[in-house]
Amino acid sequence: MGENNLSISEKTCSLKEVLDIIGGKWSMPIIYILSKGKMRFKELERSVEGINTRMLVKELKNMEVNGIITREVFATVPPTVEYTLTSKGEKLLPSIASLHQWGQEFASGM
Amino acid sequence: MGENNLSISEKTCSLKEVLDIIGGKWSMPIIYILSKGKMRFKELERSVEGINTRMLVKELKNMEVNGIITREVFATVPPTVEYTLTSKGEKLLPSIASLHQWGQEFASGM
DNA sequence: CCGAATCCTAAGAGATACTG
DNA sequence: CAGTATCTCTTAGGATTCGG
Repeated sequence: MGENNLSISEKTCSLKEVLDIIGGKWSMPIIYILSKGKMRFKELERSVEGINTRMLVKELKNMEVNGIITREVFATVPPTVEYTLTSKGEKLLPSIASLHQWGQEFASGM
Repeated sequence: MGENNLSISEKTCSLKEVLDIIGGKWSMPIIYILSKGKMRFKELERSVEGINTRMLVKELKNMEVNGIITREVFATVPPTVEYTLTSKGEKLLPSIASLHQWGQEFASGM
């Protein structure tokens, strides 16, 4: 308890519930970066600026549970784990890109 | 100190910075509701399900500082204060609606 | 390399009473 | 009505260590 990630699997999913899933500090940045394609854990850790191991693990797990990403393990030495956006996850990209875009306009005075 | 809201006014605005502004628990829900038009404080408090006075005040202040909403005071008795989305705020609506939409698909099995 | 396990605290969030 | 002012309390998030 205390550190559990919640998965919402049924019923309607309001905006608030969507935000419960991907409204955290790191979900959207991660999704955004994963839009460029499959990535390994360490790559992600380097790409998502400012994140630390714990947070990355947590968010990835959360997103996997919620069907936003896929986790593939390869029995190599050293181990390889790749994360990919599911089609459900990809469907979030327009929203996120749009938010990012808004940030750009925002910056340029407006 | 400790309860200050930050305003990002210049330079580029990354996704992460956008989320610093509207990534909180209540911002997007409030914006979403304000999309229906001008609203008074009490109306908002009733409309944004689950929010309380303190949070609403905080978020509204934040959004005003960041140019997302406008606050208009009328010297009536009892006092009237109306909140409206600015055009900058309105530009967030597609993203938010899109997230909401995603939640709907998400709910229906996908 | 991947990630689990700890430990810790700053901030977010909630409830409620009160004032102009 | 539209907020302040307090007082708690939870938890998201951060730093770091350790193990397969």
